[in-house]
Amino acid sequence: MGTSPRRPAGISAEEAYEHLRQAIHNGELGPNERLVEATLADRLQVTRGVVRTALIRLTQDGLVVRTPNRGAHVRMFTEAEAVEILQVRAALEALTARQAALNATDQEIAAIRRQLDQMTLKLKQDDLLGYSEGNAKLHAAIIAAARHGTAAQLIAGLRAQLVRFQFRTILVAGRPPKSLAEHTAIVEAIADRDPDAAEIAMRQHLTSVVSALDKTATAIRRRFSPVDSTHAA
Amino acid sequence: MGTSPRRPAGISAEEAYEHLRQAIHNGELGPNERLVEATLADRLQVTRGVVRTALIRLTQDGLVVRTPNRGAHVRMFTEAEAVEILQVRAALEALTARQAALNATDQEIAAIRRQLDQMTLKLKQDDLLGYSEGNAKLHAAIIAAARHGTAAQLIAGLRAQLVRFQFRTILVAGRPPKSLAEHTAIVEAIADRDPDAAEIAMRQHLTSVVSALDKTATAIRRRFSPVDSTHAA
DNA sequence: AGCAACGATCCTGTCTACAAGATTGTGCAA
DNA sequence: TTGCACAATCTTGTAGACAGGATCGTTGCT
Repeated sequence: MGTSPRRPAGISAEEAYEHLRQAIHNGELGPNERLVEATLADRLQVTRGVVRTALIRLTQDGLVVRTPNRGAHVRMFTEAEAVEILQVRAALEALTARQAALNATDQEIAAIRRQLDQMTLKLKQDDLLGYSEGNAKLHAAIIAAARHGTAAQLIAGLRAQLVRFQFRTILVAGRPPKSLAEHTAIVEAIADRDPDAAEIAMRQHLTSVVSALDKTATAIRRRFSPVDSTHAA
Repeated sequence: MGTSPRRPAGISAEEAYEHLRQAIHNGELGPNERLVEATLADRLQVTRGVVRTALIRLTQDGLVVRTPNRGAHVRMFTEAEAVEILQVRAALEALTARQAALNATDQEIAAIRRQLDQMTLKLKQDDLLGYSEGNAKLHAAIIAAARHGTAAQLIAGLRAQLVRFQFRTILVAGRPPKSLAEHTAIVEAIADRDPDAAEIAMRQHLTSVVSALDKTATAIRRRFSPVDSTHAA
């Protein structure tokens, strides 16, 4: 069934969607690049209808812009929009922190703590990339513990939109220790099952991230583009 | 062009999408109702492809669920999901209140104030429906003043999902005066250009709405369904 | 030489037909 | 009577073709 003669080299509709999504994420399809249905269909070895469907979904995801009778292109984010997205993420993650404090099981709290320990270790080893990865995992663990499907889904969507904007705020001078302290506060609040404190701590943390981001904004604007990391701090 | 012979009674793709959206909203298409492409195409006087496209969009909007090879049906929300959606809305509207305090022009603030006065008047006249409408307008005005496209878009999406769940919390005993006081606090904070106060006030307001909702939950559960209002308080 | 109208080309939007998958009902056997 | 297998039907998914709109280059006129 895997590579039956019926499908010479083609892929399914879902695969096509994922493929395009990935292509946008990793920059294979750059911002503002035109997305001609026939061309993509040819490249992915699917029919135009499949590509069309995928583009409609991606439009609804906010990754693609379609103008009637004039085709689709990869959405370009302004810096202002990137800030907006981060602000919304901050609001939503604050909610998940609160919910995590309310709903997390002991096992989940243990897992969160372990993740924080990992980050501490990485920082001690001056492994900033590792730290950044740990950071992403910690946030993911908190979101999972929150058991809040709606918030999780929206956050995932926002993350997806921002992938090409993922800056390593961790590289800002003096940021790592501060970041660790903020994360510690969040984890402690959740472990204490104190929703208010958890929410406030997460809020402070993400506000701090935004301002760190502002500091790097000019640097980014300068050599426009290319930070392709998948991790934010 | 209006009713050209080319389109005997058919409607465009966008219209079909809007039509289905409305049909779900006003209950014409009930929760869990099966959405057979051919049937809908026949009813709307469009081809199946158009319906198909609309269903894909509605799926991404969260109004419809599609299972591969097995068709689409109207999404059913559990009570828990409704609460989740309201929680997220609360977080996002708190953000817009903050942004409104920061970004609103004098004219926008005047408009917001005017809206609040309207609500006060309606309440004095015991016009609860009018009050509820005014409430919706006030929130809309605040969102507009916030100039935060990302948040506005997500809130709109969440509102759309919840339409069939829009309860008239305003009907809860003793709620109207409290609601008005909360709104007044929000408006004052925005007018004072105090973002923290605005955010807190909005947060408190929506928390209060959620708890009012909880009180009506049993009543709703009892005679399952039918509140078709478009306004929440 | 500059500008406007026209025409060719490219691309999207829509339609019809066909193939594959899922469900339901029926008949046969235990 | 109950359970299973098979067949008919219904529905989705895909393919290919066509028509309409947009863009761009060319030609003719001023």
